[in-house]
Amino acid sequence: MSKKYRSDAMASIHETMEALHTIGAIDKRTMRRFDEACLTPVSPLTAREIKALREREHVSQAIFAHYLNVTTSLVSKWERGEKKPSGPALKLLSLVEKHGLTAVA
Amino acid sequence: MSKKYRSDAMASIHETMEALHTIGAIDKRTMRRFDEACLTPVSPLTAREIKALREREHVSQAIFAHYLNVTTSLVSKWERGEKKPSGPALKLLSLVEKHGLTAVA
DNA sequence: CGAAATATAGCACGGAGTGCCATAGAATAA
DNA sequence: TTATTCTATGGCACTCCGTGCTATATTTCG
Repeated sequence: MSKKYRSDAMASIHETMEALHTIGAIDKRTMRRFDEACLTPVSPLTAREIKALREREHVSQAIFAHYLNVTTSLVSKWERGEKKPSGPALKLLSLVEKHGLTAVA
Repeated sequence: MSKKYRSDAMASIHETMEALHTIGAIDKRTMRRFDEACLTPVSPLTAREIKALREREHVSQAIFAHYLNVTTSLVSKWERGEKKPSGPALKLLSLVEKHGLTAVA
């Protein structure tokens, strides 16, 4: 019950805000600031954190890579610090970290 | 009710599969193939599809970019075909396309 | 009207991500 | 046991994604 409250609330609030805006009840500026405030913060992840994250989900590098639509070798490089995820990749990892692997299924 | 059936089912099935595997009831191979079959397919998006997708969500390029953790200019380039999203970025866009913007919030 | 948001544009640049192949250890099957 | 598959690491070359900055034109709003 309370497990899905977060995303459900988000969705309904978002719809409400949108309706308020189309009606003209609220500002476009307010709308924008609301949107920016609602995002899950994206914090940079260390190599070890990525590996721990994957092992928390009990999947191999290959499957993990599949979920994120990247190659297996890249996941290996992430976990060894040879490459650092950035931009979209970091966002995906943050999603997995906060909502689990099924959030990106 | 039926609106969230998809993700809920996914989550519970995934947990069930995991439990079955740890107990030893099912194969590791079977587990892997199941995982691969469960992913939302990632299809390449054209420039116009990306723009239509963003407008469907009623957000500006800036906010859209914020959601995906990329820069505003990149979104502009996507929509004009100057650059093509690939790998993690494409996965994120597919998520938005299929589950809405709140899925990546 | 003026001010802020929005979208387009161009350019240089670092490095993320890809692809392929090879290796080696661990797990599973026959 | 042997054989086969999965697993993770490693290297190397290469493409071009994504960033950062700036400038401009248009639109939208107070």
